Amino acid sequence: MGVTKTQVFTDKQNRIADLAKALAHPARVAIIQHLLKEKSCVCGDLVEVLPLAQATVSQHLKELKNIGILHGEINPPRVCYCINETVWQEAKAIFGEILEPDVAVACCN
Amino acid sequence: MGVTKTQVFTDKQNRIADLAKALAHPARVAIIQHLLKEKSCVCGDLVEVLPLAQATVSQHLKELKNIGILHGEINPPRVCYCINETVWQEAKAIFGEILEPDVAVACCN
DNA sequence: CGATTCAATCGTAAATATACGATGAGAATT
DNA sequence: AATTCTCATCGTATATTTACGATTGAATCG
Repeated sequence: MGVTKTQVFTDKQNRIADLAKALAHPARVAIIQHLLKEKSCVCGDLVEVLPLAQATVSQHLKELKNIGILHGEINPPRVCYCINETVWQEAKAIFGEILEPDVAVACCN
Repeated sequence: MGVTKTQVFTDKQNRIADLAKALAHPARVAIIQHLLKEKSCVCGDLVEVLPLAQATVSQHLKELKNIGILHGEINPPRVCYCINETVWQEAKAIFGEILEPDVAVACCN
């Protein structure tokens, strides 16, 4: 995208944005859903499950790793991906916190 | 970004991705937080609160409107923005659903 | 009516994202 | 040692994002 002036926002706002980015693409949503379902950490399977090229899947996995939601263990000749429980809890907490407030108050009155 | 082959994913996966995009930029996070705090629907204030140009803020507001999270009411000479309660509940439900499962199972064993 | 105010939109530059084919690295198998 | 398998990375084309200044549109105020 453009530049995103991260410096001018709080660490928390930036972290929320990063965690949201993990879910901000349907392919990454699909990856996460798959990993949640198959508790065992599949990986090459993802390429078969997703209608995307292997390079593209690998790229999405890399992003999710960078955000911290996933980590991969080399288990030759395969690589095992799984959800990072710590970061998963963080996401749960952070999204819960921001989504919690009710907006029942009518506005523009 | 690139193209995003939305056709090959489910409607739900695409909707999750769209709702996540609302939170996938710190400026939009800040906008939403501000609207949650000031239950009254401020608007021009956002430009003062955010360290961004008016055109940029307007652009983020447009995106949030497109996703459905916000709607604006013209109230000359100002425009009142507020969170769309229906979509807010949808976001709550959809994120709650995907984040709910525990990942306590160790992986790559 | 003219000036002012608020917000949307236009036009644009630069950075980033998405996707894919091709290639490379590492390990096991033949 | 050569082949095969799995996955990461490179290179690249294209689209989208982000950001801003400038302009426009609508409406109030003097």
